[in-house]
Amino acid sequence: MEIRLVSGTVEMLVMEVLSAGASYGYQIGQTVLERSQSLFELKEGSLYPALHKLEREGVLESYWTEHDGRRRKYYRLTANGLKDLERRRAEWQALARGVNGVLGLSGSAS
Amino acid sequence: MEIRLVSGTVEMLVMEVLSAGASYGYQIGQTVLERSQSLFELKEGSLYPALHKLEREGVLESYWTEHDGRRRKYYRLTANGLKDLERRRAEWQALARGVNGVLGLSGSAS
DNA sequence: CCTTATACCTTGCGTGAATAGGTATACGCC
DNA sequence: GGCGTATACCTATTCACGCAAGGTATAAGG
Repeated sequence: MEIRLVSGTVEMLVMEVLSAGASYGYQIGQTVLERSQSLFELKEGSLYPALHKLEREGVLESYWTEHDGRRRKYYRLTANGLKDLERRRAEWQALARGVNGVLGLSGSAS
Repeated sequence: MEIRLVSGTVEMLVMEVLSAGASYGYQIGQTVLERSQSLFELKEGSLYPALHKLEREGVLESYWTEHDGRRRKYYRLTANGLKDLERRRAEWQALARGVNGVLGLSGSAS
């Protein structure tokens, strides 16, 4: 089952991964794949635009490093970003609760 | 918190409501509001286009009635629609599980 | 030199949610 | 009879977003 992500989740997932510590694009994608137990994948076409947007909005900040001759662009959450993440988590949970309420799923399945 | 629905959920919610029995547009909206405990609202601008699309696709069929001098367009799921609903529920649950996995929420919160 | 993996990236497209506004009818109140 | 609210159906347009497709760059192994 190749699940397409839904609007608004890409940014939240990125921010969530970064709340555990700075990371770089490629690795963020890997982390999301792992933590979702391969249920979905953060595609590059969504990932990099999201990183750039969040940086523009002051939610993330970045810096370049070099590792084994390759460039790596690390990102980390700003203080604003942490707050924003809390808001998005709450919003996701409320949405999920509402959707599950309509579907007749509660507390358990999901 | 005025929650915006995410892509793909409108149709699923509509189909879910209809899986319990035929209903008409306005009432479907009310049912979603109730069952989501007012966490969100199915806006008409999303609801009616979704009903029409699902009908075009053979997922729903409709018929008109009149009640107290007003027209009511009832919809019901087709056999195909029931199958499609099962697929969408599974997809939603997998998405939610994956997202919650990344967020570090499991079985409980959501 | 080729292939694969790791790394970053961008444009254009398709899709979907919802705003804003529309028509129509019933009912209660003034 | 007119006004306001609720019930009922509806649509054009806008905006936002996910991602396919394709790009550049470097390392490692065969």
